[in-house]
Amino acid sequence: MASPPPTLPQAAAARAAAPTRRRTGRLASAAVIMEAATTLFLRKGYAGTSMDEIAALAGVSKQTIYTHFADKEHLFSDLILRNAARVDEFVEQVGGILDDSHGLEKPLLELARRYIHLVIRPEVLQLRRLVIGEAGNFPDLAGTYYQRVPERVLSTLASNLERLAGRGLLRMDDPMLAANHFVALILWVPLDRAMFHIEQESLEPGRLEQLAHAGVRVFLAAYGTS
Amino acid sequence: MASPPPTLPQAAAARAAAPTRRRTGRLASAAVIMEAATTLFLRKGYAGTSMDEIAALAGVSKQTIYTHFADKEHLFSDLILRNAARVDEFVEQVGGILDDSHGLEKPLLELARRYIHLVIRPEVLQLRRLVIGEAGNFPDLAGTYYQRVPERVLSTLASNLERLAGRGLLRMDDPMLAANHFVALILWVPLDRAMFHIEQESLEPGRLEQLAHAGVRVFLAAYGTS
DNA sequence: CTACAATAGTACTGATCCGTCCAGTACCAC
DNA sequence: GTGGTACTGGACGGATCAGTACTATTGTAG
Repeated sequence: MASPPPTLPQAAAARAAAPTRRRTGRLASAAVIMEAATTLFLRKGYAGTSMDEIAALAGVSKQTIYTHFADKEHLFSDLILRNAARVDEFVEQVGGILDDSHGLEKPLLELARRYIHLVIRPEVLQLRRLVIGEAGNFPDLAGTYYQRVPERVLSTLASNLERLAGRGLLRMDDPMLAANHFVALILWVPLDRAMFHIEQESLEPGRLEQLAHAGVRVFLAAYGTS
Repeated sequence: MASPPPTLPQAAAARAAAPTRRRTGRLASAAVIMEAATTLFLRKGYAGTSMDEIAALAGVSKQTIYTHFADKEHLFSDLILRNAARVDEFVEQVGGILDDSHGLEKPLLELARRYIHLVIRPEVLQLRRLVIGEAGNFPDLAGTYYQRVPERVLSTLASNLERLAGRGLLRMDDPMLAANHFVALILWVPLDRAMFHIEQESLEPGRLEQLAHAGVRVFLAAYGTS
């Protein structure tokens, strides 16, 4: 009786280290629920996921879910915005990548690489599909998501491009438009395909590297000064 | 008793001209059902639309739906592919638009205009959201949709760009990549925003015209020869 | 005219699911 | 201890929904 038998549902292993079945802190179960809900919502969609499934995967009573989240909609919204916040790390790196004095093409290429590899991660793609698909039922959530993720990257990129233009390395009239063009050239091919194909097939690193190079080349042909 | 009272459900007006309540041909009701189902699926999503609602909007008994379509999934698939076929008209125009001898920039700009205005139509956007959102539940359907709509436009565009390159008007190594870059530059801004914002706000024609111009300018800077 | 196929209308089955309720249990602070 | 809090486990109400059954009706082909 010292420890429960190892027949726990999968995600419950996160709390298996606890001496007993009880979570240590008040917020621990909320995190476990979030994790299980994220897994299921991303895999099966909003309507395709039941609260009972979430409770089972989290190894938690359904009542516990409702002590942490008002209802299914709030759980979903919190979950989306929480996962959207992961873009912060990337946004904070943009300035540094474009700031070092290794010329212009190399930093842009490095930025392109990182952005591509960030966006084509399966969880990110599924999150994007989910928000787009539920945009009709959660319009405010979709709008907030767009504002916090893609638009935030675009704004950061625009200000950095404008800074480079101030140094004479680039020339542009509309930095936000230039940022959109850069992102479009980099992400269109992998992202547009991935939105419709769950199992991404042709995403070998060589192809992605080629796409990054080609996108930067086109961008510099239009916005470069050399 | 000569005609039914004007309290018919909305879409039933399509058959109100018939002398009696019965459809004239066998396939007439299938078309009415399709129309109603399209309206509802696009507005409320797959899970959010019930067969009873479709029957009510179509002014048809639910049993009639099941005489024309095996089940909800088949109705949905047929509906998506049927609406996807509307891209045919545009694909057939591409060659003509890029073929007349009015230079290079003007035809490309005209193509950009038409493509933008085709894609930002609310029904097209909603169809795209719907297919993306249901890609997890209907992977084959999503794959077929991508193949028949965006990829078909890209292939057509690629072959035309290659033809222009053969005349020395453009230069490119990879026509398909060039086509992707063109589409990316043209569609990214309006499409990426629209995927997350149901009510499109800032889509005044002036802005779209500006986007078309800017996209063509960047494309020609990279792929033009003059 | 008759047989047939399509349809209307309605009720029904079986299943799912959200959210709630409740009794009992384990931990923690004091 | 004692009270408070979080949690379990199960049951359940209320609602929705896909798909079927069945009868009655109507147009149409032969």
